[in-house]
Amino acid sequence: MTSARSTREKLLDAFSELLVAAGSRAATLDAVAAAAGVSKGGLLYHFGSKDALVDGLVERWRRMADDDVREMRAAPEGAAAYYLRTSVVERDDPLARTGVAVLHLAQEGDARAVAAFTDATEDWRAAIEEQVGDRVLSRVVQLVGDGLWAGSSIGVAPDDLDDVVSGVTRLLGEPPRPA
Amino acid sequence: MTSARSTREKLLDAFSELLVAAGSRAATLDAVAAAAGVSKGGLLYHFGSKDALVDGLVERWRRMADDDVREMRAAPEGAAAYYLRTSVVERDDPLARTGVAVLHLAQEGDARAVAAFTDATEDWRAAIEEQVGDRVLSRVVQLVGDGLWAGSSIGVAPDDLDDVVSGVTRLLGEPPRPA
DNA sequence: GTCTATAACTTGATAGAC
DNA sequence: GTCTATCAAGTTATAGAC
Repeated sequence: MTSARSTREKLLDAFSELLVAAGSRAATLDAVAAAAGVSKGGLLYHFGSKDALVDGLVERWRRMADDDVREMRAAPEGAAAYYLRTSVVERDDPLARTGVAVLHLAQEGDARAVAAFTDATEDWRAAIEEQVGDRVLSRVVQLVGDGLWAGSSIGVAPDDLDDVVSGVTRLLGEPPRPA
Repeated sequence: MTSARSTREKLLDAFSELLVAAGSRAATLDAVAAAAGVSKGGLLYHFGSKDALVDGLVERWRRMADDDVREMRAAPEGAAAYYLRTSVVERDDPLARTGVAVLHLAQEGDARAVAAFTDATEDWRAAIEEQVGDRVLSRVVQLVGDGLWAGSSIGVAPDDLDDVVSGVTRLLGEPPRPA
């Protein structure tokens, strides 16, 4: 631990920030090292290759996502509202930021990133289903969140998040009766 | 027109396919030219720089999106269901594929791509609102579509699209009464 | 309109000093 | 643990032949 661990974390932070802000073409070893305040040699001591850096980020995101599922289940507002609210990426939200970074890797075809997404998506959905009691409804809620989150990934912040959350909550609260 | 126009289109097709399949790091001039079956020199005759290639793709997507808004308004199943169904990217769907390609550019911070998205998103939403009659509901429907589409961008095809579409349609059909 | 050759620069990675 | 060379490969772009 101590400073070794700290530098590793700083490097992963810099990597994810660069991925989110400017895409993977901009997230070079040079740029990551500079943003973390170390030299390229320093970076390569902690992560022996760019692939190892990707591994480190995906693994960190898996841990964060697991923690988030637990927080979601305990959220007073309910798992659905919690998911929707945390789908809008705030500047200083490490989970959502890291998630967008991993999304970039998944979109490039990185199999580890795609697998991490598939796993986390199912865990989140199951937590929502526990609240709303229906599989398809849990999917719809999650997809609304994913839509918000996709917008965040290009820097478009919704100006009507509260309306959307209460709109969805209202739809859930008064389920349609069978015909 | 004739072969000049055809080569331009082939180059834009190759560019968007590479962006979608492997990300912008893989969409090099070399790779685009090879995929289109011309040399790099041939590419650079039609598009004088990589920036011009991006311009060409974004402009083409704007035209495709405009056409799609018209089709959406005329769709027998309704604008909402049309939007949801076409949000799942099929292999041979040029609009959705080009959209994911432009998404990649927007995520990298390309201002033209972000602006094209902002404009198209508002046009699509307005068309949905014309059907469902409520602004927030139109947003919710659109966000579900965007969520589906974000999944497609990492190659995750939903196995329950019909359930989701009919689930959303049912929610719309029986709007909650004011308390 | 399309090609090859080449120039100028960037990127990922290694070696070895401190 | 961190740094400064250094290198081979890849990237964008230009020049000029056909």
